[in-house]
Amino acid sequence: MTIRGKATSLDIAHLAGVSQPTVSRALRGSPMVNEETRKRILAIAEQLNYKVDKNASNLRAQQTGTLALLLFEDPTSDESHINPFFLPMLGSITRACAQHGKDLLISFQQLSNDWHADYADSHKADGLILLGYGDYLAYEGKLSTLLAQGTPFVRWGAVLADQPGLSIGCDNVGGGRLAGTHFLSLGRRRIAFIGDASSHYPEFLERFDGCDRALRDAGSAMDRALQVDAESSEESGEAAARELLARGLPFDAVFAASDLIAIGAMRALAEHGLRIPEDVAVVGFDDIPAARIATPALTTIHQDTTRAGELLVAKLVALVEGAAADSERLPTSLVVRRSTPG
Amino acid sequence: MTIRGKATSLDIAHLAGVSQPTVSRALRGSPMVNEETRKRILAIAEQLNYKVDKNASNLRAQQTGTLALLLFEDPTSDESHINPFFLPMLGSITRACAQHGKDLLISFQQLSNDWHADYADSHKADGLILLGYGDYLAYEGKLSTLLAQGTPFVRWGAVLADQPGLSIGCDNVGGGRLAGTHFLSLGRRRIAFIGDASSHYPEFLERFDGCDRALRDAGSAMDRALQVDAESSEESGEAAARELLARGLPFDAVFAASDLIAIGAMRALAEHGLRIPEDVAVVGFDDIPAARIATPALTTIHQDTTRAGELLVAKLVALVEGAAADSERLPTSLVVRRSTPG
DNA sequence: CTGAAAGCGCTTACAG
DNA sequence: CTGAAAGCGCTTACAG
Repeated sequence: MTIRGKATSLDIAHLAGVSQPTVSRALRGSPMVNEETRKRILAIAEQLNYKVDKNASNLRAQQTGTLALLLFEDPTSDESHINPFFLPMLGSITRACAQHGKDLLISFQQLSNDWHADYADSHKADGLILLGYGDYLAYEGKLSTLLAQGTPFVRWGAVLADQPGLSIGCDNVGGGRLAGTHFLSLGRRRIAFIGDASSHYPEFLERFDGCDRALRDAGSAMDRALQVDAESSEESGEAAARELLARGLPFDAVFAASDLIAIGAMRALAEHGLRIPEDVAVVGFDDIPAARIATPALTTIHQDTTRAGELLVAKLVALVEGAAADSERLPTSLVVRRSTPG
Repeated sequence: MTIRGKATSLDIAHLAGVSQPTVSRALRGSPMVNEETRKRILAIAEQLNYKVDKNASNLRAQQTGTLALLLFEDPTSDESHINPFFLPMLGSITRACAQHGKDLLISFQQLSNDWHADYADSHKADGLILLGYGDYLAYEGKLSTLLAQGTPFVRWGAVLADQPGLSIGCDNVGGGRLAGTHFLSLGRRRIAFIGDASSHYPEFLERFDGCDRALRDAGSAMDRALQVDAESSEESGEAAARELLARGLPFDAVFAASDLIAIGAMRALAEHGLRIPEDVAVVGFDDIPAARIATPALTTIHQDTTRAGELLVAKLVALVEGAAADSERLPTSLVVRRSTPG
């Protein structure tokens, strides 16, 4: 019972008067150990505060029991600009990992780095969870590489056809539709879209398309002249809104591709003397905590981050175990606040 | 050059025509390997996309190369309520770990759980980083246990005398002083404090004391009748502000123990018909992103979370390597926004 | 500068 | 139901 120089399964074996493999079996819950023996072994293990050496068991079993979470940062800044949208998802993921008995390695990466090689290859993790915004086209190639080398992974993002690997994402088209329908119900039809609505940012594109479909169902359509590129940050949203205003085209609503963009855009609109929601109704996407705090409080499309985290982990665990798993879209919902009238 | 069944150091040894230990030495940068030989080995390793098996090397070297981050959640809710203050710190910590060549395991814990046993004992991590708010007195005993069992750890929080282990925290007293001095410069002397200013929450208590000292230097003092307990959440801040208002005592300023508390409190004050900052000046603490977004934008005490993360990792690495390391207080700064006049 | 040998603490066929 | 044996892929004295 040495305090330092931790106890090993051999120590327990000696104390219990059995062989070391029997201790291993008992601890792992193998059915081929006598119940009496098991109890004796468990008692001794508890008393010695024994914990299985992960390095040894993983080495022997040729697996890690660990998942790796790669969170992509905005490479344009040296400060940490993790999208706050991912914070509750991070919480959900860690909780789900604990429930599955997996450890979670976390790493913040630049999209440009050689991250796809590091983890699985060094036997640190059995599989990868990929989170973060970024140019999808720059990203797709790496996903294919992961797939080719047989590394299990799941990612959060747009669920597209013919996509390498498995994706969990929200129903962006449906969310865009909710926004469009809401605008229509308010009598707004000149809807500006702030966000990069191209195949570089498929989530944003889907949100744009969803809104467009809602308008088309009502005999209208989105006007590309009212679309301005922006990435998901307040600064980018603010700058894009200024550009929109500079175009001098009339609009009575703004659909922002994310809440951060919306918050920045509202600042620019207010500075320009426009009243929200009287002159311009604004809807965001994500429902981050700041959406409630913004002035006016932001109407937005809510995503179920808790469910997202659970699914990401569950699907990855399935993949690691060699089971089948499919991509999945999560439903969204409209949260009405003060940035739209009514 | 098999794609599956990853390359081992023995594979490289065969290809390079040397023994396996020589490969190991070359890869680890040992000075006792011929330069030519090393280059040859490195080239082959690169070509095979070889990565050292962490489980094997850690098992053999009896260390993990991994640090564990335990983030304590608010146990009162089932939702994930990680304080947003910790998000940039998380970014900084992961980056610092990468620089030190350490992996980072992350886990969200309840303060009540048996977390102090799990990590180090199972050889998953060489040391622990402890983050999160919570009742310090409920926590101190576990720190002593960690210390007694020789587990290296660092925590973020108040730096107190006679404290078990090593703490990194901001200069809360100095931060409180900045707030107090700012209020005085605005002619405000009836300063309410929202936050649990007791030894259960030493950080909050230090902030209260700092503000009090600034007032005392000016011949005034904080009034305990204007102090209301609150934990770090908007809801708690809002409820506490209502209680303060219900007391019916006059006050012309609120010092909130955290930004979340301040944001909740401002909501309650505004609903009560008080104008911020004309009737009540409000100062928060932390400088979370939401402080800028709040209406009015929140004057607050900024903490250097980037430096905090770097220090936490650097000190823990020192501890793990058996070096000496001391607790440290980081300076704070006042960020003036619209919630205080001028 | 290099190699042969041992061993880190487990898990898992293989026998009984 | 249990044990003796092998081996996961490294690192590190020990010799030379």
